[in-house]
Amino acid sequence: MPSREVPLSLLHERVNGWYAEAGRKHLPWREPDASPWGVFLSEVMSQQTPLARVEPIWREWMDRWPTPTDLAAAAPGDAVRAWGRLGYPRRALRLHEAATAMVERHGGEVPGSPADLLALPGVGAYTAAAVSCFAFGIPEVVVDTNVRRVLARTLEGKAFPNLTLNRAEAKLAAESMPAEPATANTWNVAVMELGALVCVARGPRCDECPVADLCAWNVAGRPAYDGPPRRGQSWHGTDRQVRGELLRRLRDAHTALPLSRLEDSADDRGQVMRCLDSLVADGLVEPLEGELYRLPG
DNA sequence: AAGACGTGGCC
DNA sequence: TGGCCAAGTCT
Repeated sequence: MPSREVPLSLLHERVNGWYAEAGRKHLPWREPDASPWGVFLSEVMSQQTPLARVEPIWREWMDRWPTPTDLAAAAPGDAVRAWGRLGYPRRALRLHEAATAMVERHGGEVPGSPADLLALPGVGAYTAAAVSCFAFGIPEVVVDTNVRRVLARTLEGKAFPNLTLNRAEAKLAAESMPAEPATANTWNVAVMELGALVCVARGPRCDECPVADLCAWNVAGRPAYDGPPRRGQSWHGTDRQVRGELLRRLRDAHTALPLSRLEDSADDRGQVMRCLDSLVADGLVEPLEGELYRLPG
């Protein structure tokens, strides 16, 4: 059990101390006056998305829909259009659905309990824990890709974590948490930040790392990853690419588009129709009479 | 539980 | 240049 070799209290102290000094302080959802809704929005927008791209869209959404009630009152298509090029646009739809659920079930407020959060569309284990912790000060175990990588390196001496988060890894993350709630809350954001700025996937800056001397991976000479091949994400020619192109056209059009303006979104017309159908099935596109298509009204 | 799901920057 | 990766979720 490598974790036993690393003094956790020292790890906590170093990482939290580093965060206080080097953590990004300008992020708007980290301001003391940030609302739970602002935190919630930031967490969903940040799923699989670099923060630099999130911030401008987050500001637009907060100006336009400052509360769940405001978003719930909008058309879903407005949310999809305002999502712009953030990627994974189903998140915009789910945000709209989540806002509606908050109005119906939680008096228009973001719920604070992990169970209530988990029941919302688009909210999984990570987001539920993150919102509980960052917006409500509940010291849940927050495990994202950054946390997984930092723990794999510091505690397990591995370059990267497993392909999927298993029970042993979840247990390790839970056991690595500080016992004191306030320290645990800082730890959650601090480890993520360390993974995002220093302990990055490629080209980690171990010379800047506050726990380089404690890190099992660094101490072992940073051995190369030797696990099963990590699956890549294909893109060129995939349905994802075609769906993205279709949605881009519909976003930019600001009006319903005839099929003739969509069917050349890819060389293979069959693929275009398949993708259009899937977008309709997902609720991201609404078909109208006469082969017209638009974002959902 | 493996694979789908957007988009763009980086080395 | 192109594969890798990014504060995951859903099926």
